[in-house]
Amino acid sequence: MRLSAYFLPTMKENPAEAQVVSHRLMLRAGMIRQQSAGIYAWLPLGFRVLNKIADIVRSEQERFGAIEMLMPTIQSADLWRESGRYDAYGPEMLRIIDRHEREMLFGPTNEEMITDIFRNTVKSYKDLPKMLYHIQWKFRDEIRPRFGLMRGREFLMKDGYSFDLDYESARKAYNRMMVAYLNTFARLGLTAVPVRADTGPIGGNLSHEFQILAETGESELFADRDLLEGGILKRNIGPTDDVDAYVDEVTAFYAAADEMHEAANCPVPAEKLMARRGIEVGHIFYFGTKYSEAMGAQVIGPGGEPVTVHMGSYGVGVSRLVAAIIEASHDDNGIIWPESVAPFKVGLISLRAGDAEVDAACQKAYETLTRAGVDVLYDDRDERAGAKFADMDLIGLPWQLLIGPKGLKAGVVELKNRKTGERQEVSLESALAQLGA
RNA sequence: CGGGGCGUAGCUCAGCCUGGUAGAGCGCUGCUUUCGGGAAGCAGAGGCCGGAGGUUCGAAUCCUCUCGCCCCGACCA
Repeated sequence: MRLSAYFLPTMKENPAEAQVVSHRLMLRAGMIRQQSAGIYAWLPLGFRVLNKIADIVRSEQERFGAIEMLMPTIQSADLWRESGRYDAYGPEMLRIIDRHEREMLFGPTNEEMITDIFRNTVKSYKDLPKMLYHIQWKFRDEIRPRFGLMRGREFLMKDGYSFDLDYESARKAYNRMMVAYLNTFARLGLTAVPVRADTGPIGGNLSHEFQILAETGESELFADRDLLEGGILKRNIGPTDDVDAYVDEVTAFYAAADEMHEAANCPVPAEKLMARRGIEVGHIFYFGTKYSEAMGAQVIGPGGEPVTVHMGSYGVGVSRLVAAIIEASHDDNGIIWPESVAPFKVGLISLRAGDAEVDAACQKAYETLTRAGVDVLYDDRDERAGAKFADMDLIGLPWQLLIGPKGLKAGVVELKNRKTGERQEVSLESALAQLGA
């Protein structure tokens, strides 16, 4: 992409309304624009990152047997009356009356709808287990939206739902999702800690939150130091590995959200216990028959008897992850994207747009990289070098390829790593080879 | 919802206390000189001072109401 033809409205100064670093940087880097409290438009650069994260989430879901679908954002109140949550959910649910005076709502989650689809469709135990998910916009009318995308009202979420014949099978589904989540966060360059959590309005008695450690996190967590520092969370377990044994190993360590933590009963001695702040980026639940019972989701079992299915639900805050990654990875100059989610891999900077030799070298680099399938943002604007450096650091692409007249005279270009700041002066060919072209 | 703060140019803000026809820096447009870490000069464009009412000869400025945004708290897959 040529920057001169792109849509990247960067800002030099911090917008007054943005207090937290991820919010500031996303606005300044031209990724988002706020439309209302807690409601954001995604500009092209931000949208690319959002999609990259969604793709990684998707691929780990598929790898562990979840099947993608898409449910609507607007739901009928009647469904929610069946589960009893229409009244229980409270003002956080955005309620809508349509022209026929029907009560509708903008879905904050989809347990009821997926249960309705399941009960109308699946009749036999032979069709179990099933794990269905979608990536879709949710709306929760938070009392106080804040911190930009960290607590928005409209947000993109991956929510998945498992259906099993009994507890043992449901527990395996829960474990698979725990592993899929740990893999997902690792691929995003994050360390997420699974902590025992309260189940809240979802219900059930087994639940883990996945917390990214960050000073600016909204929640507090307590965990055994060995869990965080032992490397166990980054093992990249596959679907054919012994998932259950691994989950047992991970969950044997003490790790609890603050509402689940009781200092007096904590089994970990104080010197091994870490109290940290975290950003909740995922939450998984096993809630048994809470919804299937209320909504009559049954299949015929092997003995010909009706069996109420066991369910779980599994959420990842996809849009929140964009902010969480920035909170975890930035410096004074801007964002530092992990390569897996960077909107472009390479920022190609022409240090002297209009200079024939520089233009030709840049054009060659741009074409070679593009043809090799490397995402490159070519800053071909007629701007001064300093302005280009500042913008490129701000938007945080992993690699910067600088081509200017001085270097070309000496036969070199400069390749800079955004994260380490390391620069090498090499031939254009060598730089392109390093970038995968 | 309780407490606090803020709405003036695209962005950051001054002006408000003490009413008198709207300002700066950056950004934007054109030209010139420049050009390797946010250049300089000249010339421009751009604002119903969040909205409504009121007081006044006169309101960005004072008063009332209202809307929006941010922060703390309560809340929170």
